[in-house]
Amino acid sequence: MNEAFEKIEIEKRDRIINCAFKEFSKYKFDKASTNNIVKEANISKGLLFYYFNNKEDLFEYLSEFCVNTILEEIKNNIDWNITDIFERVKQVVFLKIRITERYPYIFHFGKLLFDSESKDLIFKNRDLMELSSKIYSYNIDFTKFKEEVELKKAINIIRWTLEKYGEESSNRFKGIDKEIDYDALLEEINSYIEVLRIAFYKGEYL
Amino acid sequence: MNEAFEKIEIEKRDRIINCAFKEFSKYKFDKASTNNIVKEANISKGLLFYYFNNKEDLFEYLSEFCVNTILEEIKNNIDWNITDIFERVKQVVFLKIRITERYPYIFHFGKLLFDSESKDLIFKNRDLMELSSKIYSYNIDFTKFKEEVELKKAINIIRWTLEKYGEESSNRFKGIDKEIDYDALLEEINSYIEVLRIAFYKGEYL
DNA sequence: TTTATAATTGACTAGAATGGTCAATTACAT
DNA sequence: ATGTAATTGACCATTCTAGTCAATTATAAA
Repeated sequence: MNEAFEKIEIEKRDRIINCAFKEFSKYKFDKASTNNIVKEANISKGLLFYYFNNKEDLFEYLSEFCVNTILEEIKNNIDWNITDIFERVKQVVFLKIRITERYPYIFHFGKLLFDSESKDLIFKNRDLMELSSKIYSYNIDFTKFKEEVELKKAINIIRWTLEKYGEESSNRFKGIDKEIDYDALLEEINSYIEVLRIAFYKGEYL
Repeated sequence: MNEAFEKIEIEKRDRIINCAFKEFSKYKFDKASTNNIVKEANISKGLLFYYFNNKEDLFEYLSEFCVNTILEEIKNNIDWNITDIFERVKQVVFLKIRITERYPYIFHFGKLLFDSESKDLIFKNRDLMELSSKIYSYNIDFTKFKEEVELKKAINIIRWTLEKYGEESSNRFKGIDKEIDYDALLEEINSYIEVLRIAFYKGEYL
């Protein structure tokens, strides 16, 4: 089915994937238009259905591609020896940005998968959910946290802050085709992380 | 145009508004279906277009209704004398929940307006943006904050935490028709606020 | 009861968009 | 020169679209 798709030039492949990611995350499965995808990706209608049997297969492919790409990029590049949660989180942010540079809509699509009510999609996300919880727990030194704060809640706040920062930046750059200055973004994220460090760590760890 | 709509029974009016809010926030303007709206709202196709000239007018009406409803509920019920930011925020959360009980999709629709690229919609939101910034600044006693934390960032983190908590709960209840226990929700939000208070306030204000 | 007005219906358009097909063409190796 | 794989886009049946309108029902007034 997608043997043909797997061996085309990487640039073209990514272009198609990105257009499909965009269309699906904008309009969900039903209202997403294959016509739109091929137009945006600059390929013919026939070619898309030469690569994928039908719309559903395309979506299926994207789902796996999305999950696997994120999973592998993070699993292969994260340093699990680091025990400081903020350093851990910085790494993840860095890796996410790297993924986003190549696949700008991958996390939007991931959110779509995640928010979906369909049972089998949720199942697909189990690996991703496991990774997500591992990021915020595996080998982390929680003794650095103030004892008065509820750990779980503090961690949620950390996670939410990063997610919301990501969403708001992504919105800020929507429509504007000026190249995004990821270094500046990363720097600002770091300063947010510093605020969170002061907020949640005991004095001796600042 | 909407004189007819304004004077129908309130229950029916709210039903139509809510179905339209839902459809538009799910599929955006173009892909939202008036057929779907009338089916969900249990009214005839003709009636919807008797109330509103066309789809665009309906959307227009909803935009204003959305902004005005939120604006008024908050403006009329907030106590601007309270100077503690967390007490301020608690009030807002309470009011938002009250609005949500009546119009479950109003904030989803609001987000749609907010994220829109269309210039005139952004303009409509100016009042809402002004209110939003007033909530987190007017008459607030910022001296309670630790001096080491950057105020603006701390405030964003507070805002984001509440927004994300709202979104995640809203997702959690999606599909489930069991009645939502808003009191339990409010209590949990309070506990998050306590975490934030510890995080950002000087010791003497805890 | 009659009459006038307003509210409501749903079958009905004309046109657009949909996912998907396929014979024909091009590109590319051998 | 030949065979295979990649690519096109016109085409199709079907579904869906926003919007209309003559007919019906409900409401209120006289």
